[in-house]
Amino acid sequence: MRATGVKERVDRVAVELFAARGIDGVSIADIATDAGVSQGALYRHYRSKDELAAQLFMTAYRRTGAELAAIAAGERGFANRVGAMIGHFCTLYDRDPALFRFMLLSQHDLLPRIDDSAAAPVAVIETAITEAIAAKEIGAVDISAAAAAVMGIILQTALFHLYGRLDGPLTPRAPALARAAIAAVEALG
Amino acid sequence: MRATGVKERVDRVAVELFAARGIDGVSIADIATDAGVSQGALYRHYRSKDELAAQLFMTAYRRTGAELAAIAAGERGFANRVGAMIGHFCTLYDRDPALFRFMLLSQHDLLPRIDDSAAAPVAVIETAITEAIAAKEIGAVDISAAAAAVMGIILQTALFHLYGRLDGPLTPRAPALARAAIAAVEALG
Amino acid sequence: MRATGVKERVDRVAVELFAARGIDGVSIADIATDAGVSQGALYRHYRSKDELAAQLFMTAYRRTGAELAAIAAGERGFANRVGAMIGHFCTLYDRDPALFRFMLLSQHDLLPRIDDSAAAPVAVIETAITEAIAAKEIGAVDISAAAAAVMGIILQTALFHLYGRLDGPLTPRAPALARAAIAAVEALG
Amino acid sequence: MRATGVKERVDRVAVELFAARGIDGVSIADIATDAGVSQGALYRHYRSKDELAAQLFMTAYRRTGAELAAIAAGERGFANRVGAMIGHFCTLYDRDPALFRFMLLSQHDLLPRIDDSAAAPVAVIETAITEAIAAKEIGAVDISAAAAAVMGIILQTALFHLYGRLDGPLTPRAPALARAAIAAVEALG
DNA sequence: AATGAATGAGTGTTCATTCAT
DNA sequence: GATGAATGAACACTCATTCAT
Repeated sequence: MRATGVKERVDRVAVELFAARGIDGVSIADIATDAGVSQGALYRHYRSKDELAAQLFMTAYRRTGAELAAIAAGERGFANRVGAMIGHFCTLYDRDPALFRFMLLSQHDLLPRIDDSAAAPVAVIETAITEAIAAKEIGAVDISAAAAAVMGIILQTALFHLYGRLDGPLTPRAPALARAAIAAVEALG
Repeated sequence: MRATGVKERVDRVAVELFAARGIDGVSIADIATDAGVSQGALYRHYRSKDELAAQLFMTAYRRTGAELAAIAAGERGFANRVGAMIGHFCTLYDRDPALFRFMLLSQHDLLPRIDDSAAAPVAVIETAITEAIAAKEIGAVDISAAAAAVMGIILQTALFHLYGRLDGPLTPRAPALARAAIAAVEALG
Repeated sequence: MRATGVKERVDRVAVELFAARGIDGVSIADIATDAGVSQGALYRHYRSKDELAAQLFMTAYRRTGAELAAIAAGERGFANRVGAMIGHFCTLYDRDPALFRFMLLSQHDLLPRIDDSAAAPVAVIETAITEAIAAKEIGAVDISAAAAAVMGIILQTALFHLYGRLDGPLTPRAPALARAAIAAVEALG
Repeated sequence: MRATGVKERVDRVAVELFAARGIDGVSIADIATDAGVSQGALYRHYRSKDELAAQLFMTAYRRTGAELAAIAAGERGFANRVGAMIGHFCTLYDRDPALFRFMLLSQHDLLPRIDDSAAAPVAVIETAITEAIAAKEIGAVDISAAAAAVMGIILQTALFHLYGRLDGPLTPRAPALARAAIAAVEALG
C-alpha cells in the first residue's frame, strides 16, 4: 500500500503513543503500524527515533513559548498577563491533552538539549515577573522561585487531570488558578 | 567480592543510576557492575528489573506518605501542617536529591501500578485540606485542585533546583514555599 | 537536471565509488546523488545494483582482454609480446587507477560469474606462453603457473602503488616488470 | 541449548564464511547459525562484527609476519631465505586455504587499519631484499618493487589455485616459485 | 520519461533473563 | 549461594527495489 501524508500521521501517532507509554516504551514498529506506514517511510522524514521525539518536543515547546510571549505582550499588568498565560495553558491542555502529557513526560530527557532557552515558556513567565517587580506591582521575589510556583500550580493541576484526580475541562479553572498563582507569588516575597 | 549488603548496594546504585539516566537508560549490567555484584545475584533479590524499579519507588513513596501523615498528625492548624509537610519535602530533597529525582522521573510509569492510594503523599495533603475546610480555617475549595497547587509549588521548585535554576539547599526556602502554598489554596476558593 | 549522458555519468561515478569503498560500501542512493540523477532513473539502465557492478566489471574485463589480444597479435616473439602486454597494463593503470582498483577489488565477487573465459586477460597471457613454448622460445612450463607469475608481478605492483608503497606512474616501470616477468617464467621451468 | 567453546567455533566458522562470501556477504546470523550459538553469545567475545573480522585478520596477519621473520632469521643467504619464506606461504595455503583466501579478500578493507607495519609479511620480505643488496648477493633494486614481484608471484599463484586454475597442493611448487621470485628480483635491477 | 516517496526484508546490536558450573 | 556465559526476542536502522504521480 502506498501511503500519503506520512509525516502528519506519524507526528500525530507518535505524540499519542509517546504520551501514553513514554518514548522508550514505544518502538518504531509501533508508530509505523499505528500510522499505517512502513518503518522505512518514517526515516524519510526523521533521521532517527531520537530526532522524531526531539523534533516533536521542540516544535511544541517553542510554539508554546512564542504563543505565551505574544499573549504576555498583549496584556497590561501582572494579573492580566498571568491570567492570560494560565488561560492559554488550560486551552492547550484541553485542546490536546496527549501533546501536553508528552511534553510533561519528555521534558526531563529532551529539555537539556534545547539551548535556545530564551524561547522557553518559563522564560516568558520569568520576564512577566521581572517586569511586575520593576513596575512595583509585586514586591521583590526570587524570580525563578516565583516562576516555579506559577508553573507548578498549572502543570501539577494538568497532571492531576491526566491521572483522573480532576474532571472536566481545565479552562473553567483558569481564573482560580491565576488567582492562586498570583497569590503564591506575592506570598513568596 | 564480598556479598555483604548486596541488596543495600544494589538499591543505592539503582536509585542513583535511575535518577541520572532514567529506568530505560540503565541496564541490569550497569547496576550489577556499579554495585559490584554479578547480574545473577541481582535476581536473588528482585524477580525482574521492573520489580526492582517498582519496589524502590513504592518503598520511598509509601515511606514518604507515612512520614507526612505522622508529621501532619503532630501539628495543629492548617498553616502548621502545611509548613511542616513542605519542610519535610525540602529535607527529603536536600538529603537525597537522587531519590527525589528518581521519584519525580518515574512517577508517570510507576504510579499507575500503586493501588494503595491511601498511603500516598497526595492523600495526606488532601486530608489536611479537608480538615482545614471542616474546621473553617479556610473556605471551601476543590480538594484535589488545592492539593495540586500545594504539590505543584513544592515539586516544581525541586525540579527547578535539579535543573540548576535554583541554588542552595531547599530547606531555607520552606517557610516561603509554605506561605505560597497556603496563599494559593486560599486564593483558589 | 539534464538527463544527457545519464548512463555515462552513472558508470563513471559508480566505478569511482566502488573503487573507493567497495561495492557493498556504496548504496544506490550514493551513486544517484553523485551522478546527479534520481534513483529510479538508474533502473532504466540497469536492472539491479548487482547488474550495474557486473556490467561495469565485465565490460572493462573483456575490453582489456580484447586489447591485450590485439597487442599480442601485433608482436612477434615472447619477449616483445610480454613487454607490450605489461606496458598496456601500466598504461591502463596510469590512465584510470580507479577502474583498475575497482577491478582488482571486485574480481573475487564478479569473476566467478563470467563464463566467457576465452576473452579473459589471463587467457591471452596463457596463449602467449603456450606459443612461446611451441616456438621453443622458452622451455616447457606449467602454463597456468607461468601466467600466474606474470599477472602476479604486474597486479601486485599496481596494488603496491594503490597502497602508496610505490610512487610515480607505472609506465616507466614497464620494461623492468617485463624483464622480471620473463625471467620468472623461464625460472619456473 | 547451552554451548561451550563459543569463540573457537565462531572464529572457525567466520573465517570460512568470510573466505567464501566476503565479510559483507556474511551476516551475524549466518555465523551464529553455523557455529551453533546464539547471536548474542557472539557479542561476549567481540564487540562488533567489524571487530570480529579485524581481529581474525590481524591475528593471522601478525602471526604470519612473525613466522616469516623467524624463518628468515634462521636462513643464510637470499636464495635460502626466499625459498624458506615461499615454502612457508605454500604450507600456510595448503594447511588452511580458507584462512588464506580470507586474508587475500579482506586485505583491502582491513590492512589500512593496521598501523604496526613492522610486523607485516611484506616488511619481512623487504628486509630480506635490503640485506641481500647490502651483502651484494643481488644488484641494487627498488626494494618495494622487488617485494611486490615476490609477493605477486606467490599470492597470484595461490589465487589461481583458489579459482581452480591450478591443482594439487602448493608446497611441491615452492622451489619453482622461489626460483621465479629470485629471477624476477634479479631481472628488476 | 523521470522522479523520489514508500516499501519490507534484512542488518547489527542490546539486554532482561536463565542456568550450568 | 554466587557467577557470568549464553539465550533469544526485541530494537533502531539501512537499502535495493518498486511505482504512483
